[in-house]
Amino acid sequence: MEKNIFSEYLNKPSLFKNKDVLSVSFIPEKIPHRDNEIKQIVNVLSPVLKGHATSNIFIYGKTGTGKTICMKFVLDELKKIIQDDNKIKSIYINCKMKKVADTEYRLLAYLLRSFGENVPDTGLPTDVLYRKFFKLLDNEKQNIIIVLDEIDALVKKIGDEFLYNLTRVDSELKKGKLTIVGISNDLSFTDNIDSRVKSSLGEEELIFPPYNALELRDILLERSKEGFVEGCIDESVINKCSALAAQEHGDARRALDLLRVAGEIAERTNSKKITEKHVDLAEEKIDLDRVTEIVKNQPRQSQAVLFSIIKTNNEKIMTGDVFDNYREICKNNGLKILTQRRVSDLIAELDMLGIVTTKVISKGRYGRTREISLAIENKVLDRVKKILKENFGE
DNA sequence: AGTCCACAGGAAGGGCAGGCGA
DNA sequence: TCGCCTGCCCTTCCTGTGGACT
Repeated sequence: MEKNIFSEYLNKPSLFKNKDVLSVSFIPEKIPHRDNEIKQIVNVLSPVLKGHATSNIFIYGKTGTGKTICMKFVLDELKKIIQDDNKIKSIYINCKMKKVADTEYRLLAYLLRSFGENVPDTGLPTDVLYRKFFKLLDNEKQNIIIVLDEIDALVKKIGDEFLYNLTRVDSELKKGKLTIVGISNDLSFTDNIDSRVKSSLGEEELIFPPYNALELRDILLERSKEGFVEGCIDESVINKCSALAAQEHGDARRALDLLRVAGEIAERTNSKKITEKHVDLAEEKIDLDRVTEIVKNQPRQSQAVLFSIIKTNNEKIMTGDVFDNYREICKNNGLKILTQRRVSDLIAELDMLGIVTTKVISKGRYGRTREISLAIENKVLDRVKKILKENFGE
């Protein structure tokens, strides 16, 4: 056989049987430890099969508790059983997806597009979109199920008015019927929304508890059976992934990521087996990738602020110090100097991204300010520093 | 008891890009 | 072409505030 630079890869035995199974977006045939939750969703949604109206549902639970996967699973099953698929339509939207559904306009545009309607990215008044949408819904006798994932993020950003509009529509429709399923990571989410919305959206409430280490273990065992080649993974590795993820509020997503990345690392280092050490490396790598990805994708102004925070290099950094350093950085790089108000917002954004942690403190006579500290590990920090130094020529 | 620092963070709105329909 | 609409980034102006200092 002719030598090709890729032949080494092709000839190397892989540890993975089917890597997709180990990704978070994969929907398995059965979902361990969520039978009850699925049954409840099914009970609420079943009436659509006979063309009846259903209650709206609200699902709570932290990340990686299986909310999304259960919902998608149910929708898939529903699709399988529908005979005349024109009468029931389900739309799944992740509200956190940037540039897709993170504003009222975009959300509506997305909904309209999923009906095959052509909508411009911007330009039309929002009420025109609403009207178009209502008309589409009432076009024929049909049941529409809209799943709004991470709805708390959207409401935090644009308020709850759109929810009010959507829920109110349902009562005005003559032919179509609308069911809204809201999925939220934030358990206290409904505290700050309109009570009218609360009562109509929360007709049925469902709470997904976090998985414990044993349940995570079952999930991982199930997936690794399909995902990995037999015998290349010990139970101790799976136990370790479950234990680590259980510490992090029982996040199955985290557990799967750890397992998959550990496998990738093992494979790359030509190891025949995945060991606990690979899990440690995976934990490190996931963190590194996440942070560097965020930093690289930040706009330049935001990077300058972060660079300023890193350069200030104190245990406890104050907004004022950051701003002073930031001005220097801007001057040296020909960057426009933004106002302190804006920089303050940029710092708050970095906090939200988990790159820094901030706390508002009062120093009495010496004012009130944010106390800022970096929230990244040393190893990752070095990498971030390198990126920023390259960007700002130092 | 009152002052006053050094900001936080809300509200309003300016200006621009992208895009509509007429 | 114009007038209008939205999103985004940003500025201006503003009110609020915990607690060390006087």
